[in-house]
Amino acid sequence: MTPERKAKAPQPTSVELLWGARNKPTRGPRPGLSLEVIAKAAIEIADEEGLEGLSMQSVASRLAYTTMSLYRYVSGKEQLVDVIYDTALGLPRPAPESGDWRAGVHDWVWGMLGVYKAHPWLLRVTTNSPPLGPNQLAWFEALLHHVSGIGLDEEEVLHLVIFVTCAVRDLARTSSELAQGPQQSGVPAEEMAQDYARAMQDLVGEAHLPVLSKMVAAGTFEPGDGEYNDIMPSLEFGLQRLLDGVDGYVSARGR
Amino acid sequence: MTPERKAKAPQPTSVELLWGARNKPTRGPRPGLSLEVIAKAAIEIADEEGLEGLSMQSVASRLAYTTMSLYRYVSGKEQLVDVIYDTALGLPRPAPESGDWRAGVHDWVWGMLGVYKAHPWLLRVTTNSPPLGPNQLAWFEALLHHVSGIGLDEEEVLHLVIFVTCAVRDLARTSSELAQGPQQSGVPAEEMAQDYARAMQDLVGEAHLPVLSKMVAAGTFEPGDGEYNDIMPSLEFGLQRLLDGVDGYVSARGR
DNA sequence: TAAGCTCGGTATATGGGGTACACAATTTGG
DNA sequence: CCAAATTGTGTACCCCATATACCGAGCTTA
Repeated sequence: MTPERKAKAPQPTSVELLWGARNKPTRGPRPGLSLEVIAKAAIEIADEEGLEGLSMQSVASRLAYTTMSLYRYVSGKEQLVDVIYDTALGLPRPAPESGDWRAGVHDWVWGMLGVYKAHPWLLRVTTNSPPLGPNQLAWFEALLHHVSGIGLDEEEVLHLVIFVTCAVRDLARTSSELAQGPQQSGVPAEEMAQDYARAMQDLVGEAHLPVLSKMVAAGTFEPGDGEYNDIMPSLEFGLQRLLDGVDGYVSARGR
Repeated sequence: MTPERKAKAPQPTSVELLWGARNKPTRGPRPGLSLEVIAKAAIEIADEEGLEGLSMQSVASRLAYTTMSLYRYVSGKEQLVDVIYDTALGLPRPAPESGDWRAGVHDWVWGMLGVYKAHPWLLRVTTNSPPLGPNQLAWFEALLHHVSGIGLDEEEVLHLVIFVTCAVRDLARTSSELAQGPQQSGVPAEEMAQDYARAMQDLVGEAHLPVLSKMVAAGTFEPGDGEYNDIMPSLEFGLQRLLDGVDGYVSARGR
């Protein structure tokens, strides 16, 4: 009764696309494009101009095709973003297997930061799809690998991995956000940092923010190396304390 | 020489708007709108329909005004988002002052989560402006208050606060993301979680992800309470370990 | 009180983006 | 060789953000 006509092969989901579940037809003209080529172009654009510069049109025109041609490979922009998200992540470099799990985690974190630095737009993507891309899972696996077998039970391992992943991501996001702001307004970064400190000083002075005021007065907010790494020490500190805590937790239990 | 004509009062920045630095003119007709009213309407829309539903037109039409009228109060959509971001944050509820700093931090975190739960779109906003809104600073201050005076020096306090803030934010984001996905496709949440577990199983089986496979097989990814809190235990665990680590750090130094 | 300046709100228009739809062209299975 | 399947194109629609010119209200000041 339901008029399902030809069943028409429902659009593959992002996950299916990423895992290569495309059915290769044999009729019709040879495809001039491919998901890979499209993704590559899209990533280049996002790298160069950020997510705002990424449009179906910009991708198509970089490939010298029509905008609509992309829709033969991707169900829409959202799916394209899903695809380039996982693609740009790439695979983590294989673990050094040092025997020191803390070093392993540290290494993973810096690898992750490297990816985010290479593709800052990753941090601006807000997707609705669960993390099931192959590369996303590979990164997940890599971190799991480092912290499994150190004395946590499986649930705790998972918790730790999720926590670290999230912390790194948002630290990186914040860092890149602070770095992005000045850049696009054409103001030199150094000056911007000074402005920030000054603004903070003004605002804090006039409100009831005692602790903050003291810190501002003490110069804790003075600009650091000017580059965009001002937040990395926070990551370093937080991560070390976290791992300290895990260390203590497992040795207290393992007694 | 520079033709600066009338100087024309350059648009106030988002920060200026938020701190009430509006110059009240005395000429002209009485304003029918205000920043507050506009922000309220915008927040309502974002709460109801998410950020995608938020447009200058939707806000204006909710207020029964023209789209362009909003531009008398706000320089553009970006600034509007800046404003509602800080506004929706609201002020943290005053600290219980229990003397237990860990409890204080815990409290703060749950307060933050409450705000994110009330306005999930906060987690999707990608802004370019530094965190200088009054409410943002108030939350910052509140957390600073809890962890200052526990034996960390000022820089370390700042690092800890930044780290916690970021971790909470991205845990909440991930959680809300996982919750959002199914909701909009009309599929019941329970079923979606099952699908996720199953997809994971399929994908992991066919790849080289040993640790992950073992966890999947062991059922570590079985859906929990079905609601969206499946990630909260990770926050709880990570936060406790982090605070453990800080505890150890300060008592080791304080010797 | 009259002139003039400001400012709130409107109407209109422009450019851009995402995507539905129908068609032209191309290849291959029967 | 024809028919079906499939790629790429052209066109059109709708939504969005925003520039610009305008109208008219209401102070300010002469």
